Amino acid sequence: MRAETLKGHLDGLLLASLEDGPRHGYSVIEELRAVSGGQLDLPTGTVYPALHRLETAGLIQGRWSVVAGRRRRAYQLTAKGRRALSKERAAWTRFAAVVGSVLEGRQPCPDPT
Amino acid sequence: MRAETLKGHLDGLLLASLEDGPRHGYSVIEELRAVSGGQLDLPTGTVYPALHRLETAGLIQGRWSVVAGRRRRAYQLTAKGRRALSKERAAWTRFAAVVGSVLEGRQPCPDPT
DNA sequence: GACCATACATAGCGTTGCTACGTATTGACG
DNA sequence: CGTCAATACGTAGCAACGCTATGTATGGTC
Repeated sequence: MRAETLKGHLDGLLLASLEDGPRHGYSVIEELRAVSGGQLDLPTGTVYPALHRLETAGLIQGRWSVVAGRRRRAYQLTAKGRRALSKERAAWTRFAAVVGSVLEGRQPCPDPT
Repeated sequence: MRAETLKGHLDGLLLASLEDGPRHGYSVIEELRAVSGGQLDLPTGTVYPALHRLETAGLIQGRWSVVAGRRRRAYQLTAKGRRALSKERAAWTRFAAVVGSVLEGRQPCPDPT
């Protein structure tokens, strides 16, 4: 997966990975790698600053803990974060349809709405 | 369409709009607006520099002409540009599948490969 | 003791697209 | 004839974003 491809869509991925419950940064990376079949292997230098950004923006909330002698910061979606995720999803659907229609000459997946 | 959403995918769109024959910048903008149903309305400050970039990279080649008293620069895909477009398409398919699977919990469009 | 996996963090950089502006011609409208 | 919209090109400067490289520290394994 080329680097810059992700631009503008990272936040959505991070929020989505937190949807089913709190996770810490390292775990988010592993989760995304797993669900993408290894195609998405985000560097820590991408994820940690992004999580800080999302927290500052009030979309997630972090809490320190210590597990097996290692400190962790587990993040949880806020109500605002959930709304943002839902917007990201909608934006992605539109975006994918538009780019798909240009690149592939068709609607990638007909939008049921 | 939010601004930054496009990052990293603009080149593919521009190359695709030149696939069916030469076009000048203004015409590329109109074409993309048309095929996207008005959702994609690229500012000239985005398109012209991008076309220059693509030309410098050898993916397209421009030629000046004058039509109805107005100067135009019509761009045409080079062989290298065609190869790049095909790579962009493949990259898009992979990318859309990955993001789709994370955001929507499924493969948006199963990849036939 | 060395090394890898786990877990966090930041500085600095390059790319990218946008905003805002500027130039020039043609044609329509009053 | 003056004004304005559409056509058509261009650039400077900016802000956002994600990556690379690097650093710290612990626990488990060999």
